[in-house]
Amino acid sequence: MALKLRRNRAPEPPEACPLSECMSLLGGAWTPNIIWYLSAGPRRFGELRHDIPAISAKVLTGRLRDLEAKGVLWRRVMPTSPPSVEYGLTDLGTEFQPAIAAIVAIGHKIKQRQAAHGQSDDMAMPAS
Amino acid sequence: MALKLRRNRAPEPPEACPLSECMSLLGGAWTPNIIWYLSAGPRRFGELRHDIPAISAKVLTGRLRDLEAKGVLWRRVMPTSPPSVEYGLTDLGTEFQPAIAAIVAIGHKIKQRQAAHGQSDDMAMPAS
DNA sequence: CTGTATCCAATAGGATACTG
DNA sequence: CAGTATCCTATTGGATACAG
Repeated sequence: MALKLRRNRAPEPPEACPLSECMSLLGGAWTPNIIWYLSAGPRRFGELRHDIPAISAKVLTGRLRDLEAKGVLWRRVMPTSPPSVEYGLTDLGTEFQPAIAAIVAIGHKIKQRQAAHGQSDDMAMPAS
Repeated sequence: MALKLRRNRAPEPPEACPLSECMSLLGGAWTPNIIWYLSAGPRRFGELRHDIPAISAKVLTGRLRDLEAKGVLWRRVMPTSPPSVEYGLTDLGTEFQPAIAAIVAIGHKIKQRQAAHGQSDDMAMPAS
């Protein structure tokens, strides 16, 4: 009686939140996209720029360097006449694919809901 | 085909990148944590603040309002003498759990690798 | 207890120009 | 082609104070 149902306690806490740690890995807004486009195999810098037109060279370079430093992807310089560089997922990088696939799946569902419900009850107002 | 293997073309592109859309949903650094802590059931504002001490009231409120507007969670005001508010995942919100679980799993693996390989080449952090 | 408002610092990210 | 450097703006997030 002293303690009625204490609604519910914290779920198994993510022990010191590896969540936050991992999120810092794909913290960049474009990071998941980069990993996604590398999931089918190595790609060159220019190809990635073409894959993700909205990303700037600076940001792409930054994310690439960052992910390389964290062991998510590797960087290989091809000694060709016009220098070309290839990036690819490491073993660790491939680990992200399930998570990204899950995120993509959610994105699809959200789109479906928005298309189905229309935007009658939410997001219709440019909050001022 | 005269053109040798064109390394590989873009993988099935995330059609206009729902990835980015979804990432904008959990764009906030704390969003995954909030969803995580709500995954076991509804919780009150103060409980969430206690769950995630590093988050400020402003940010928590902001993420909460944002997720509510997007239909990820619901907000229920309890008409008690000291006003209390409960938040819980909606059906849509529960969809995020697999993705977050996958992210948490990666976080664990990264930690293991850091502990196993030591800090020989990167991230030289004395774990303990 | 549950927020909200204001101020402020840090950072991400875009545009452009330039180099190897 | 593959970056790098610089500048600039927008956004995020924290601290504090205050309100219902």
